[in-house]
Amino acid sequence: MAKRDSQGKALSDYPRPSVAVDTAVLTVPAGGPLSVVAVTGDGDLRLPGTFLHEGETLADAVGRSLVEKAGITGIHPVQLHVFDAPDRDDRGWVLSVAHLAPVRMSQLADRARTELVPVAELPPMPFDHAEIVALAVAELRARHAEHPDPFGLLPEPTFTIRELHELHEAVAGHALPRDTFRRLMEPQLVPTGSLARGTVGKPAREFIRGGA
Amino acid sequence: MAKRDSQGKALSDYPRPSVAVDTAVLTVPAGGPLSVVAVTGDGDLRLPGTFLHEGETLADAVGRSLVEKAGITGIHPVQLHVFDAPDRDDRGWVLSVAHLAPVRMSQLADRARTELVPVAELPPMPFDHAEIVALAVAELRARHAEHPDPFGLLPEPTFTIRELHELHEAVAGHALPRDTFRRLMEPQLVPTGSLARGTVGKPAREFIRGGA
DNA sequence: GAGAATTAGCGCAAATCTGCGCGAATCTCC
DNA sequence: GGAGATTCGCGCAGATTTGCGCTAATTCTC
Repeated sequence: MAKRDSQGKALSDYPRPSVAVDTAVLTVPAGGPLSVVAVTGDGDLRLPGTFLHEGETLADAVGRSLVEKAGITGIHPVQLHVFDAPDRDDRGWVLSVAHLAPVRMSQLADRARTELVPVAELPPMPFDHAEIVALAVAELRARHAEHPDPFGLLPEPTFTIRELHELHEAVAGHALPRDTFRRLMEPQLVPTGSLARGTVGKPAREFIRGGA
Repeated sequence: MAKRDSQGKALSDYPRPSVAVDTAVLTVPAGGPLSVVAVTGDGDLRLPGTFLHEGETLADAVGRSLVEKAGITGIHPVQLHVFDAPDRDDRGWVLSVAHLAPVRMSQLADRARTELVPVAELPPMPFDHAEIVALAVAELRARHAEHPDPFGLLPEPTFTIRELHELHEAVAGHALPRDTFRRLMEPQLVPTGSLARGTVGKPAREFIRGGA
């Protein structure tokens, strides 16, 4: 039995918006550019989304929408912004909570249902989806600015500085000075004691994340 | 007439949460510490808040709640985060969109209804209000890190580097090296051509915000 | 096996940033 | 008017960061 206010009304007696989630799923293909996962909607490419169900957190709804619409599992969404223009959706009063969900390529199990679009080459998208992508890219870049692989996007738990550097360059969308990068990141890494094998050139040390 | 889906249902036929706004109103009293505006609730100090009304944006709701509960006008809220735990409010299913609203002291017209609490001395607060304050403080500090007076908190449109420095130190909650600060901020300021008068010591140049 | 190509690690010099302290410019008091 | 206190602006030297290029260590090719 829901509590009632001074006028005998429960919360559900008042007008309330529907709450949707829309997610910019960002990934870095091996050797490729930072890309966003798009799904096909009404003849266009758009971000996966859904409505929040009773008893769910927003992250639960994001997870459900990604499993259902894109076959993506194991995500850890980050809230970006609430889009709240009262007239943004012609079906009625809808708020959309925009999210970022960074994923490894290996988490994209069902590639037939999704399209990988480089964020630098975004096609027209409905609603405020282009803006959501921009917010997501900015957030991903901000988090990569100071810390090594903050979302665990590298394919393996151990990696070389070069591999880390390449990931961060793909995220940034431009070259990063290698020495400055190494000096910033290395103190935040733990050497495994092993060297990379089978690569051309001097074998590089391997690391995992962690450290001072 | 609201649009209907494949099952003949309108959006309002589905369960929907109530959406609330809670606001950390932050200000810097002259010569004082960074402080948050609290209002009296059920025998405690809490942040001002309200429910989103139909046809409103979240910022509209923030503005309404601050006028009604704290007599504060002219605010420009910044969204921080959506608190979405399904059981966070015993009245029913409520999402709360937390906001930051920086204000000048002069905007606090009705001081009888509000309490100014230094953010470093926060009392126990209900719900997630302490966390909202922490998020707001972090956001305010992040925005002050690189740009001069980003929210226009200084009492006057023209100011000296010293005045700006003092504001930024109050926001940061600790001393900031004066030369590094001046070298970072000054290129972002436009000199008015005037010097401060009536102060002890060499008269300082006055500036407004703007510039490369 | 030898040589070429490629890459990693890092010391060093150049570039940039930071803090200090000095002279300049005011206000206050005697 | 002068002395003392205070503050501002900034040049300079010390501290820190950055980029270069060298040697070391591998793979690839003939």
